[in-house]
Amino acid sequence: MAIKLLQNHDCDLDDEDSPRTIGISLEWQWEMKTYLEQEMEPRDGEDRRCHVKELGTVSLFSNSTSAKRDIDDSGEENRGDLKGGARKKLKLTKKQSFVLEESFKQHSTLNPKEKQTLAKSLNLQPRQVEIWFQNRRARTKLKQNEVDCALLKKCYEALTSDNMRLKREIHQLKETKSRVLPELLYKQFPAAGTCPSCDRIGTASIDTTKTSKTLLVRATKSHSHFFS
DNA sequence: GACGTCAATCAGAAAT
DNA sequence: ATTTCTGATTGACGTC
Repeated sequence: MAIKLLQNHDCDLDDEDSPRTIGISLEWQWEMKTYLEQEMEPRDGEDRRCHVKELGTVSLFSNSTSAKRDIDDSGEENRGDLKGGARKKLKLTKKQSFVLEESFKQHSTLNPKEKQTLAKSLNLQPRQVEIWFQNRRARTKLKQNEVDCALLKKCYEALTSDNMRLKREIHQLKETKSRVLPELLYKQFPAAGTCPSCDRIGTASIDTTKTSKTLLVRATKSHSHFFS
């Protein structure tokens, strides 16, 4: 079956005249997909949406300027089926949706020729293909925004907790410093008495031994560090 | 000015 | 009955 499909559509895949070979090659992909699904999927438990009545092409109606563009595209005015004055909404077939999805994966926008080709291969109005792509782009963007928002929210939460942790750490360090530093200085200048810069500790006279001088120089040099 | 795209919105139909 | 999905409309804006 798969080989048969390939043989049937060989020429379509080589069709250079068709831009990006969207419509027809996707059509055979659809046939393959349908075939594989039939072979692989169990008969029961199908998605209920699959049983939607597939209306196929239901045309548009509108007085908008956009719709007038469509009239130009198709060469004729195409008004929707009316049911007691109510608009009958088009429901794309599974095949149409599949082909549109696949071509959207390739390119999220269509040039006029591609639009025409796709519309023709799907038996839709070019305007309907245009609208489908338009809506698809909008909804893709919306979903992407939701994903981005969720990601940003996670980043924000992580940064907030990090920030709190760092603040706690700073607070603890400050506490430790104010408690321990006087003791450290006193131990460094046991006989030096007063700290040369701030007069905080002791009152004893300076020891002139070499060791004490060295200590004093070292402490003085690093003093700004201690009290920064 | 024609045309294409987008954002906002409406509305029909299916799903829950 | 309400929610969700999705085709369709409208008006604004940018580009050529």
